[in-house]
Amino acid sequence: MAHWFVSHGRDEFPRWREAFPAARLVSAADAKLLAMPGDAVWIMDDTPQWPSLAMPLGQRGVIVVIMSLAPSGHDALQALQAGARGYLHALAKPALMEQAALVTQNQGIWVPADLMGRVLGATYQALGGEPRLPSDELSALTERERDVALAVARGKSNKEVARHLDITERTVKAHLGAVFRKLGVRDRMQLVLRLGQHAEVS
Amino acid sequence: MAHWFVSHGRDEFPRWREAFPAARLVSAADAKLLAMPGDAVWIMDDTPQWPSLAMPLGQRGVIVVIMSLAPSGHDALQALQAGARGYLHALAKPALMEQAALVTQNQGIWVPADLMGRVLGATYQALGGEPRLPSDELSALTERERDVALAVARGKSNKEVARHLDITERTVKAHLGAVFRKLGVRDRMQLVLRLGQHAEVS
DNA sequence: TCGTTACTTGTCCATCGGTACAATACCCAG
DNA sequence: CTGGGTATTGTACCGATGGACAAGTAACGA
Repeated sequence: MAHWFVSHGRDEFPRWREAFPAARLVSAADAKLLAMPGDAVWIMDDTPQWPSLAMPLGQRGVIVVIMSLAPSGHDALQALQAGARGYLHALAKPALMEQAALVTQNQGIWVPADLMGRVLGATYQALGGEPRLPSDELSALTERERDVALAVARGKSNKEVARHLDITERTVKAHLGAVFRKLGVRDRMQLVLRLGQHAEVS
Repeated sequence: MAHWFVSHGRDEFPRWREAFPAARLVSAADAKLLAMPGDAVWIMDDTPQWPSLAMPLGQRGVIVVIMSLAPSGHDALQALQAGARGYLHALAKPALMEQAALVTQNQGIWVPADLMGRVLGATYQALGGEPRLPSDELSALTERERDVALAVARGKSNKEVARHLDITERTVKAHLGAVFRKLGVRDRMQLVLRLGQHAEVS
């Protein structure tokens, strides 16, 4: 199985060579001619009309991976839609690139974990899935935990919440810890992002 | 790495045993207790509230794969959105299940190729490709400060932002301090409350 | 009565987050 | 050339945060 790299710029990407010493850097036109089914073609997203290059390759059974210096959820979705099986940062560690190669060669899809959530969330909701109602989230909490969660979601510090609810800061932490556990978030930032639009209550 | 199977029905799934002889069939409750990060939990979609089971497991680093006797694009998206890393037919060939295991263990996503194409094709159009312009708030920031601000607004920690932008945590703090000063906010909580809706950009 | 749940508070500690004191380097306009 | 803006990194300090480990009270149902 051969590896081909397509990049518009003249930039050198030593990580590519490190991960795949036998790979060749080719033009977009050459990639179309040279890549055989089962081969892997790594395309930098600075390549003009890269979706138009990825699509026919993907349909021919070529494994296409799009690489970007500035990955975004939108581009990841576009890449997958264009037939790419992977999307990752152009400066990813060689070990990560090899992992992506392994995954894509086995019919898997490789997308950075942080992009996954947003891509899928947007996709799922676009298809009419439940937008994950905050009220559902909150129903799992006790009344006191809900008070604390909503206050924190409005940007209050533990100390401020404690004053507002007339309890000690330690108790706020206790409730907050329960909230984190029940909602499966790791800190108050994640909580704000999940309950963000629900921050209108006093 | 251990394999766990969760199924509501009493059905036997000989393919499971064939692909993973050392695997154990457990209840949903036991799966929560027994599965460790790195383990794989295979959940039949006849399990009541399987998304609620998949979500905490996935967040704990457990590899979750949803299996169905009647796969659909909608369910596949719901599975992935719930934190599952794979979705496949319950009667898939053992070789295919092993392939799915390999892919998911390497941070990949495994979804039947035909489902992926249909689902993504439909959604990309529904989402429409809008590049999302920089807002008024962000126009006062330098490019680097914007990168940091948007990453933080997505809930990233300073350490994560540093890794993402390939700079030290100290530099992240420097940029973030400038962001706070320019936008007139006190901390990252206020920042996420102000930029919350712009958390889509990379 | 006993077990469970919710609510409350305590101490200790590791880590994170934000700031104040810097410094070095690059680029660009004047 | 020189100053200003940007990007980068360093050390040090300290408050904020979150978890570990406990424990007390009150209410409610079996």
